[in-house]
Amino acid sequence: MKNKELQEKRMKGYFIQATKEILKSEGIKAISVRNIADKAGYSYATLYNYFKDINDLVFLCVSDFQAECESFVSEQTKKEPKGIKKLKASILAYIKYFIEYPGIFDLFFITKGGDFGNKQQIIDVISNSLDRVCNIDWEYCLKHKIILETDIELLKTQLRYSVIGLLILYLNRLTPKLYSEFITQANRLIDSELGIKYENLNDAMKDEQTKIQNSIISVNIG
Amino acid sequence: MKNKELQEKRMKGYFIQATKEILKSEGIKAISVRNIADKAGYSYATLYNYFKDINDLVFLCVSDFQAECESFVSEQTKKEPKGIKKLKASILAYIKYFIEYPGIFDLFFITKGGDFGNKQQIIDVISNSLDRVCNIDWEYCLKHKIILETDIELLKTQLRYSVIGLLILYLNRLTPKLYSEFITQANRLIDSELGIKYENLNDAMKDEQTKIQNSIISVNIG
DNA sequence: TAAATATAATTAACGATGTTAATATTTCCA
DNA sequence: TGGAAATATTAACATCGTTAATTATATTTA
Repeated sequence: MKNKELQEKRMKGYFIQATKEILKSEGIKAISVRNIADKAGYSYATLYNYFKDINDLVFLCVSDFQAECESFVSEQTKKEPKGIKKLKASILAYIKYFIEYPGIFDLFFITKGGDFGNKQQIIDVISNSLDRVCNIDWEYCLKHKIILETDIELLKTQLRYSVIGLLILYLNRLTPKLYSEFITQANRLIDSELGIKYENLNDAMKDEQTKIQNSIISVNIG
Repeated sequence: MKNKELQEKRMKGYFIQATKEILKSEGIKAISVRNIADKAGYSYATLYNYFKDINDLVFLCVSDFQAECESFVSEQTKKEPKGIKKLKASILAYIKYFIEYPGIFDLFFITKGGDFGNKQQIIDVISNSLDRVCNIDWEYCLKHKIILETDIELLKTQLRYSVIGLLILYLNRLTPKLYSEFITQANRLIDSELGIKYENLNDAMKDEQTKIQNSIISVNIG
């Protein structure tokens, strides 16, 4: 019985790995049972011995990608000084991750919830994706009273919405047309959102704010 | 020659009308050449005598829907007193339009730009969709110095991104789960964005702001 | 070890899809 | 009225997701 489980897990792994590769390189439009099975080295019908349907398979990848995204952001921002500056860098790195893998962005935010049976677990992962990526930063800012408890939920929500909107418009090739302009927009957006409650901030954050706004306000994430 | 043009225009009209009906009722996933042609009362191949392909047809609908959206918002907000309050009501009505016709939201923001050959005209319509809907309000606020010239572009941009992000997360059934909660979020979002530069506002807007914030901050758009 | 059984993998098939090529029909003018 | 031009339709092809039938493999039993 143990062998069987192991083998089944391995088989599933092959298909999941193949699906992830396709999602990353060619995007969700290139996903097909035959395509996945090809890459996994099996016939397309074999897939159905291990997965209910293609969506079941596709969305098993979500958690994996979220973890990968968190690692990516962590790696990209490890040199940043903790606080608002690192928070901003994390958000920019988060954006960069999806620019690098637009197929994963599609999977997270474009593909309809109904397509994967509205699984609550996956919905939660996606909904809180940015929050989790920035979790350390939020907690640090809270602990050191850089951001007030009363403001933090609104901040998180605003940033979540804005970042997704920004990415949607850029990735779907609507606007802006240039990458450089997009980065400028991203910076402006984050600065503005994080500055929302400027007049309510305590001294610690005012210091940070001043420093940020005096520097050239464009952090290169390229 | 004149007859021919007229007839061609009529034929195109039949297909466009059919496409619009399907987009509104069943959404873009229900779009197919056979489906459209059925509704138009012709064979599916006839469609190709008048349109290059199915995307060409689908995206001819964009401008029509934008105009319709503008009318909808105008109608919904005609009783509101001009200024910030009407601006907010317009944004909420804009949101309501897409809640009512999620298929049109898909068409505007989800469907990839590449799918309709990156036509700049259509890209512009979509990119500036919210701005145009609120155009009268922005101009009024500017004229009466309720919003400063220096802030207006940032405000527009922020709102554009936030509103799209909000709608994406809700329409794809991720979060929030309840419509009432969604409306609360929408209100909070708009209030927060429009209050961004509170400390920079002149008296006219401070008055408006105070009034808004003293009232229950939830405008029912249902 | 050989036969019987259970399991896993594959091919065949169905109803869709978008699009093109080959036909059939209608329209219009000499 | 005949024939040319325009227009509409059916046939066909290569895709797609999914299921059923079939074959190959592995496991168990005699």
